[in-house]
Amino acid sequence: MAKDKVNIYDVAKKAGVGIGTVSRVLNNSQKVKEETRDKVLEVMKELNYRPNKLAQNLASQTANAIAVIVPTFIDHYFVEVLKGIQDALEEEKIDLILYKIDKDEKMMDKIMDIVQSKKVDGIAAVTMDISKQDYKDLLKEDIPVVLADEKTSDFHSIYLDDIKGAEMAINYLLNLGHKKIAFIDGLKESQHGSDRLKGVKKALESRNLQLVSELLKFGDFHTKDGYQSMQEILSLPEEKWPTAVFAASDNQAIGVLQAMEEKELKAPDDIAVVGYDNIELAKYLKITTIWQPMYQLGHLTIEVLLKAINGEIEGKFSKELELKLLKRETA
Amino acid sequence: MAKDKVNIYDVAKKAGVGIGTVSRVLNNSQKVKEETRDKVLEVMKELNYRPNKLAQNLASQTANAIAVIVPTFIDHYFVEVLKGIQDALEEEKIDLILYKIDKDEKMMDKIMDIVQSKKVDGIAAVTMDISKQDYKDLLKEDIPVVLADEKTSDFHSIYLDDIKGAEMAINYLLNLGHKKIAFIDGLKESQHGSDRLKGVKKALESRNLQLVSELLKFGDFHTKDGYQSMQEILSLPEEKWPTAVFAASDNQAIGVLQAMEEKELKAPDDIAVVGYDNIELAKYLKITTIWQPMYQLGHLTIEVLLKAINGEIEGKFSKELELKLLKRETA
DNA sequence: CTGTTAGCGCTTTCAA
DNA sequence: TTGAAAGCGCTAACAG
Repeated sequence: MAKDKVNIYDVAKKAGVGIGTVSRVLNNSQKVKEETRDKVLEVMKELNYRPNKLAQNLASQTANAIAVIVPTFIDHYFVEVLKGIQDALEEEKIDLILYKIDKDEKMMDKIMDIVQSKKVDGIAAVTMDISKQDYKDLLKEDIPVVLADEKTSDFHSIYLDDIKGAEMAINYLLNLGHKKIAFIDGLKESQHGSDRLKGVKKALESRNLQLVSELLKFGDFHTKDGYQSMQEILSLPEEKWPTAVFAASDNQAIGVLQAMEEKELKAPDDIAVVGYDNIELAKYLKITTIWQPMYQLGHLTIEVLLKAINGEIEGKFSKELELKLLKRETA
Repeated sequence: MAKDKVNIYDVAKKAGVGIGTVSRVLNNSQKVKEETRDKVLEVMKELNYRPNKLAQNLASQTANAIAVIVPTFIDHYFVEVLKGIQDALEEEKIDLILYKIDKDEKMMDKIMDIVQSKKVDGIAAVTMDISKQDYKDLLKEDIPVVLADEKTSDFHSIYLDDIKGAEMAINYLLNLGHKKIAFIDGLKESQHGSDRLKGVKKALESRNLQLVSELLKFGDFHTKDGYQSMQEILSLPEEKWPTAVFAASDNQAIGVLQAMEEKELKAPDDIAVVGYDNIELAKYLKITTIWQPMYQLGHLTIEVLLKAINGEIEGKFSKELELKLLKRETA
């Protein structure tokens, strides 16, 4: 009985106008006589009419939505970014479609699917390492793409400099007088891991110091990796122990601290510790760390994307966000 | 030059078939002679054709997407839920549109917008307290709706029982021999807050005990709220101090612990402390707490939603997820 | 098995 | 200002 699907024709008929007019009041486009508009609006209310966005989008060739693409996990790292994204989208009546895409061979294909599906007007890819893939197909499309946490000149890009971050940490320790510094890196293969290693070496070399191979470990950014690495280091003869440890993530730094605690070693007195990320726990444990502006990263990414969609950006936008060393109590 | 937008007609023409056939191979619907199908597939590859989903959706009257609606903040509480949602969506080729909607007067209207926009086939609302609103319009629509972390019989619903959770905590303390127990609740107005208070009273009364008004505090679930509340409690004459404190969130429990530390009070020896949520930090600080299965909540919500969309559910699905008391070192 | 045709519900010229 | 008509790109009968 209840004709569930009231459409623009129903409104037009009941209001005694053409669908073109209804469409016009819907979009506030062109002039519509106030009297007519009021009548239409009234009927829309009566019928409880709301436009079918799918149809609007198809007809207008815009999706009123953006895609945010993230790799495998929505972890705590990503929460701040997402908050920034959300806030930047606030007020805009633009939908956020969240895609989780693994970084494998099929990655670019899946992204192309999204692009050509026409369901979104723009794409924000967070730490997807797109610049390491074959992205020429994506370049051919004229859809705006912003890469967050990834530096490249082929797309708009907002990024952090891991090399600098690592240098900051090491220089800080160096200035404190430390000379034997251990570095517990993340995954060797990850961009973050390799860049942070570069930064460490660079900082050390600028003082004519070398990174001792026994004091360089790799892990997966997790607590247990830091714990294991530190255990290995502490199993070295004591004279080889470092006076400071820089961990590529706070989680690893926590593992380091645990390994130290088991040997009744205290930071910073016995061995100083610096982490990376500034996670909640780091604040609580008063770990000196490198803070990354994740919220800003998300926010700016969307700001740029929206501007790009509106054609308000010339060329490729590129911006490095500043890191900060948070001096606390472990170093 | 490059005719960017290759559509189904281009494919049909080049393959020498009708668009109906192309559509059939696209959807694997009906039989298509293998030879024809191969030809079409080949042409699609050549032309790098990918279907316009907007058009597909409009024509097929399905969106291939679901909406996940959450209130103001994507906070750490929500991360686990989102992970569960994501994992449940894995394999399905269904898009996830994330809507953040404030719980104000406009809430239901915004939700109706989403429903009638036809952009999604179903809705998962997480802790939105929809059952406290005027939701009859939503009920009229025949779109599947699943409420997560909210109990109701008008929609599918997956929920947690805060009353039970609070009872568990209090009973645990009672069994440990505590009789003077303080309760630091969350917001008085929140469903969680009021239910947990009910649970506390219920558990106490079952042993003929009363909740002393001086030992009942309200806060906003944050660390500083717990801290302040505990300070107030500790400013009472010492004979009025509780021997145990139950905080409605781990964050508040941490605040409690801080306030105690300042007075050189230890948990559990001086005063026992139980939290709620099982956040990361609680694990690290070894806080005894009530664990809520947030990941499962997200996962099951989507499972149910997908089934409902496929018409595989009779009546209203309703399930309570079990809480667990995690016994650690503060109580 | 497959081509043709009629929508899906809107936006957008084009005239009037 | 406004109505009519032509799409947007695809799905889904309906014949054949």
